[in-house]
Amino acid sequence: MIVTVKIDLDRLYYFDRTYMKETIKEILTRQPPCAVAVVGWVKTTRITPKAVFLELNDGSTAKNLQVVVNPKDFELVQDKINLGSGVQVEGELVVSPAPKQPVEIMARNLVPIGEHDFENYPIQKKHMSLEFLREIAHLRPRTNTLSSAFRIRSTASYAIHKFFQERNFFYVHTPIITPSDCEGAGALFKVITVDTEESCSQSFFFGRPVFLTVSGQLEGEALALALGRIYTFGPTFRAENSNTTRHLAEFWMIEPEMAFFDLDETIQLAEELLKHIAQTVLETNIHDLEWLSKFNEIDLTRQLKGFVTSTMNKISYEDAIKVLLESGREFDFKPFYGGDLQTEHERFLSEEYFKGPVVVFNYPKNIKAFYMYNNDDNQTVACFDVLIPKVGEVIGGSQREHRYAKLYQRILELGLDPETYKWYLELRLFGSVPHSGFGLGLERFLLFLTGLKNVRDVIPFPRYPGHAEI
RNA sequence: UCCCGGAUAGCUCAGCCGGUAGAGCAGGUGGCUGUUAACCACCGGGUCGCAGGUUCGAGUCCUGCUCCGGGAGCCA
Repeated sequence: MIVTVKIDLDRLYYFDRTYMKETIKEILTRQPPCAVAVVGWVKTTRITPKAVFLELNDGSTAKNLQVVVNPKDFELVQDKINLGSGVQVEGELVVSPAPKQPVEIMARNLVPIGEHDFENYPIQKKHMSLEFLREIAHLRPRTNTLSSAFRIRSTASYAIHKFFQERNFFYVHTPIITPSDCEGAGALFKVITVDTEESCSQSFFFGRPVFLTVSGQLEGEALALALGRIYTFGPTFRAENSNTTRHLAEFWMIEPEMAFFDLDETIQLAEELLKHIAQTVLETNIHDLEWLSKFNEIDLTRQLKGFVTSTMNKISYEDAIKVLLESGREFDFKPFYGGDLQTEHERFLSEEYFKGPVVVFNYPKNIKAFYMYNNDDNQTVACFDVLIPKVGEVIGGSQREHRYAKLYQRILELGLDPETYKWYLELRLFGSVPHSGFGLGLERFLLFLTGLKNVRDVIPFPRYPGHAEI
């Protein structure tokens, strides 16, 4: 039964605040029949002689809401309503007679809201390449794939905070502008004032050269040695000229740091964190996972359920090298003890040998950072990486060297200036205790959660070499 | 930065051995008994990335450039 649409063309921009309180996600949980009002954007239209079908989406969920309109009434607003336009609908939420959607709205009133030049609207009803969508970063969140990715990003971010807060970690804010280069953890962006321009060797503002942070770890250690358990969650900057699906010049990193934690406890924490995030996304974003699974031709629900219900594989660096050498595989770079794991080695371990995420721990000290805890063998340091199939390293962490003499010696061995690390060394003079932490690359883990293949598609406005348009 | 691949309609793509450009979607018009990326018919739509070269003739072959993508390195 289709009722008449009342169109008030003089009040095209019209809404009542009460309508804004109910999203499509919420409406889809209502018991039909009932009267509802909804605002959203038209995702697709289907016009038949007896009924016009509009699918509406307001961003609250991956699911669209079908609206059924009387064709005669639709004619009155046809030139204002098309793919992408904003509308407001009042009507009756009813059980849908068709199987593809449980409920639909029989429109009693349909009003276009705002302007929309649909003839030039670049978003299509059909498949668009992710490469094309990157060129329209301001419009691509309107697509199913990108909006799903961003909803999952939100869920994951919240899950991370919840995980730590429930375990009595404190969220701390480490500086974005820092004089520390964190021991060559990537090329730095230098921060200067506009006045000094680039010809000046250093900014006079701080009296020393300063950079955008490449890690909050060192500052995080200072806080962990006071507050016990802390985590950071913020943007991180690397000026590497990296052009890959896994690198961004500006990305988001989560860095927990825990006093009185050894390496094993830290690995345990990392595993629980990743599983908590995956579990929360499973519970919160089922429709997004369904869409992304279809789009990427993988079963994300199965992948994530499998991940949260199994124990992560763990292997020492030494054993990992043995596995690689005994695999019979011809690698472009032959693995050897003392060498860093190449991408092809990491992929073999996670994708073929373990067929899942794997923790590799205790790397040789000469390929790792100066601050890592020197193991008793004096060859390896107490560190770990979490490797994930198709993505690579999502976590890198370690127990920190808390013994003053050992740390000081290591700084000298590597030719670093102890004066630069004076405050960091001082943490080892006063109340120094074993402590550990790790860094989780948010965008990389989002690749695992969304099934997408490029970190540029899980952050709204990606920064990478040659690209900072918006 | 290095290696490989690509650039054809608004979008996704086809275009064979060099002979003067094509489909689907999107847009317009009309049709269709409730559709599901609806369907059917018709219409409009192109500096074949840019600049040279070879050739009677280049989207197609060659050179350079620009941009994009994938892989590698570095890393999270």
